[in-house]
Amino acid sequence: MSTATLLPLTVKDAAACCAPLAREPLGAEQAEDLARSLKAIADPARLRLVSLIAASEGQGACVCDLTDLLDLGQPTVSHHLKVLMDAGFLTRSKRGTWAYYALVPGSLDALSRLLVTT
Amino acid sequence: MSTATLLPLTVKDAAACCAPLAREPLGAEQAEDLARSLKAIADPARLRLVSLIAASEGQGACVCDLTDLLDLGQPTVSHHLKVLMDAGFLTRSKRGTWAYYALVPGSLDALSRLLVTT
DNA sequence: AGTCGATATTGACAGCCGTCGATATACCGG
DNA sequence: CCGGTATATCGACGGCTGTCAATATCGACT
Repeated sequence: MSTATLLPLTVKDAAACCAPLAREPLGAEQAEDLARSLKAIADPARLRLVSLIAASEGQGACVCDLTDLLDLGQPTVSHHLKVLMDAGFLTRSKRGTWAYYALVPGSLDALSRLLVTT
Repeated sequence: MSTATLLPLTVKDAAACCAPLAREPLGAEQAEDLARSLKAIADPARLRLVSLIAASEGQGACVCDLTDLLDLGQPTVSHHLKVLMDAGFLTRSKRGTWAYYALVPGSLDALSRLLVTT
């Protein structure tokens, strides 16, 4: 049953575990893994962050930009970015004082494939 | 900006509102709508319910079956089913004493399309 | 060294959410 | 009409979560 790891549990793990949601009933553990991934993006602020970062591909987006685009304090934005990283949707690369976040390629698509019914 | 309704706010509404997440940054309201839909399925019990119901297409699934498949009390299952209905993923049809739930066709796919980056 | 600017971490707090037990509602068979 | 069965609703409780203010960390520049 998938990786059974204690630590990372990224989107890829959850996506690798099972067939498209509607294909066959998923077990308890698979459901928890998938739910964890979905919970990570099921938040307005985090959806906007992912969206903004995806749209600014090439350079990645630095936290300073994101902070004033959303209407949230800097610690809160930092927190959301961490959640998205831990879930395997984003990567961070520090360049000087700034931190640039980028989408993990295929992470969203992996999730998307699990939901499709066709 | 989509429908701007107060009441139903189904998956279709959220899906109709905007381009695929990664296409262009989404606004605050769109993010809230989409997050509401995602939150509805971002739960282990509800994922299993959707999965079970999807797999039992043809007749739909009655609550009694679902209740002992999941390891949850009947009121809890009923609650989750209501959440999924309000979000527009399921429909209920009472036949006699029993209630049969079925997937709203295309509801999962609508969500899936919003996540895809290709 | 010392300051400043950018980001991360911590601690606290309010509000939401999943779960349950108890109860209500509705339907069927005698 | 009455008991039984299936489902929904209600109220309560514990735990999780999003947010912020305060603080820590780290890098750059002088």
